[in-house]
Amino acid sequence: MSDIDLIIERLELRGHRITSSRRRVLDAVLAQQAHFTVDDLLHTTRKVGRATVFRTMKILLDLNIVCRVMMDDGALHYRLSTGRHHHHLVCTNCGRVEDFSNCDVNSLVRDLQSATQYEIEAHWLEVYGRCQSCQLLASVPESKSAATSKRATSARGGRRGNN
Amino acid sequence: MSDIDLIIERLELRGHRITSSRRRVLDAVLAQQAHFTVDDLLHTTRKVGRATVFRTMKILLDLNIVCRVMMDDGALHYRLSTGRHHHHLVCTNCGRVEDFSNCDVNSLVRDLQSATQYEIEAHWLEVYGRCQSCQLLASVPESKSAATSKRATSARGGRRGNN
DNA sequence: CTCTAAATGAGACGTAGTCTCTGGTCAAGG
DNA sequence: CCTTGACCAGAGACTACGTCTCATTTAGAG
Ligand SMILES: [Mn+2]
Ligand SMILES: [Mn+2]
Ligand SMILES: [Zn+2]
Ligand SMILES: [Zn+2]
Repeated sequence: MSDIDLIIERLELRGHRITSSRRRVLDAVLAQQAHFTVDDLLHTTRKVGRATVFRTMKILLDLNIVCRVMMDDGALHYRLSTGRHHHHLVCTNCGRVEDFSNCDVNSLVRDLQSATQYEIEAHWLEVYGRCQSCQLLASVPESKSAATSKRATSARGGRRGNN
Repeated sequence: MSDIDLIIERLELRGHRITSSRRRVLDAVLAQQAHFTVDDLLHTTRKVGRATVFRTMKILLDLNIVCRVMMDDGALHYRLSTGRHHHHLVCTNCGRVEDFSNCDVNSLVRDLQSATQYEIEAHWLEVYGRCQSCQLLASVPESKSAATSKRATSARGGRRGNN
């Protein structure tokens, strides 16, 4: 049973209908090898409405089939998910993304919980740095290579790392 | 020397001019007791252009005078910052925000660094939960109280806690 | 096959933020 | 005093990302 069939099964279980549009979006998602935006999907899936792609992505997000990565310029990209809880290590130069699961906030959560009396439900952690190949290319600004380095466009937000 | 004078001094040091618009934005920012949006500022500072408010906020962000909080609905709000590295604990019910600094990712960073060979530069961590008063009000959906619980508007994004 | 609830897609709308352009303020220098 | 030039303000167009509305289509249960 292929990936797509498994996902379709899960969609059906949730009572979602398997429409041709959804199938096309799903195909496009599974064809992505790195992270992507809804716009990327729209370019590859002709004939699917924008709203439908957004709606489908929301479902896939609920099912943990995709996750979202906050790029260092503030843009939110989608990415196929392992389904398990994890976080992202994002290269601020080329946009390459590494997952990691050895998330050790549990002790932090315990401390916070007793210090603030909050009932902690979730957390969001993204780490930023330079991947090995981008370090080697030192200051040479690798114009447009590696991973999914589309979007030279200036972009909004920006500035990761909080204070 | 008041807060505002200290900030103005820092702006001047960076070569920014102290204009009446900037002063008005600054006043509005300092008058906020919780987190706020640019739109909130626009409502309180009459006669300052939208672009100018955004431009001023960007400067304040660079100077670590304000920071941004990712609300659990995905909205980015501004908040007066301590200036030091810290993170946010956000109540998913009323929007109250607590800062915390006992951020113990350093060991995680070390592990990641050696495991992935990334040169880690920054991280972003937000924690979500229910504050004490919202726990007491159990399932009673406190319609519109506490902290800065404006914005009943549906909102984008949503879904904190990653996977 | 029939029927209906669910889904689609076009496009309007909302919000956050940037950009462009024109005009203003102000300080330095002649 | 006048010019110059850097910085800045504000209006409004524009972009990105996402939601909503509504008329139409379709999946899939019976
Ligand atoms: Mn974690
Ligand atoms: Mn930290
Ligand atoms: Zn890289
Ligand atoms: Zn609360």
